[in-house]
Amino acid sequence: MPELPEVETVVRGLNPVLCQRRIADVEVLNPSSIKGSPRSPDYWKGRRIEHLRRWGKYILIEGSEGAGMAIHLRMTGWLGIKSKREIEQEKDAYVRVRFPLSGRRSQHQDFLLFRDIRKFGRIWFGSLRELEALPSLAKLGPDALDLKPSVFRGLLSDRRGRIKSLLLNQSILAGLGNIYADESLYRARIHPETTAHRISRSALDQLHQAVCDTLSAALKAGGTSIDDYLHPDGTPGWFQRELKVYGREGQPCLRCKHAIKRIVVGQRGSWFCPRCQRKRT
DNA sequence: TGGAATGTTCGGCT
DNA sequence: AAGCCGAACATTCC
Repeated sequence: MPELPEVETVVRGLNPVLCQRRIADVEVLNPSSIKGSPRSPDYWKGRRIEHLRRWGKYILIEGSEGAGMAIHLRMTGWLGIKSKREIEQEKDAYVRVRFPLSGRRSQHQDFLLFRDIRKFGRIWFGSLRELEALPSLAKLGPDALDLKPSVFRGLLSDRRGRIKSLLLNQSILAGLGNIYADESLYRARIHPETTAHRISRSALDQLHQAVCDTLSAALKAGGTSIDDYLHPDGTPGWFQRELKVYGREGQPCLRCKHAIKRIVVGQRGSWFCPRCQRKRT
């Protein structure tokens, strides 16, 4: 499930290969994948890609003359490049949008592909200005990757919600998903149901450090490949080997050997160590 | 065999 | 306003 480290890995992987390439056409195979787009896909026909960057869990493709394309992979989205020959050899029913590329990189026709099994992913076309005004993008909180401790504390210290739910709220903090929220709370020894404003200043600082450490370790490993996520070149990330609690229900805590527990917090499966992560009284 | 679980965001509700 | 919950989807698992 692409969260910040996975999306960042995708952007870093695609930037060198897509820069200065031209999008010859946009073929929408599943119309719901572009629902809510400010402009028609044709807006991008013939435009050149200047740069890719990440905004929370969104991928932003910047093109010539202020053109933009925002992509959210949601759960099963994948972005990558394939040659015409590869596409013809392995028919793939899950490709939702195809971008035939033109421009000097290779002699053979190739395609940027948006693949998405569960059809939750979305692409929005429009000027950068129009994309920035989309509610979901405009509401995004500060990026979880580079945040000063004082800013992090300010986002959470007066909130009455449960810390796990707040960490997942993209308008508070952009980038964390279910895996890294659980892993960060484990590192900081904080129970996922703890009410945020009851967490001490020093514990919030520890949580901030845990978020930074978890994200940078995951980024270094190329993200977590569970179920569907793969890099643009088809290779998996490796962080699933380093997960301490996520998906480990019943297995011993790596710190204290107590069995990892699974509960539901805000409708999300949440894994934690009941011994290391005591609920504060 | 079919119902639950999986995760992200949005819209509607309180 | 802040926070909670169901819906959108396809596939896997028990």
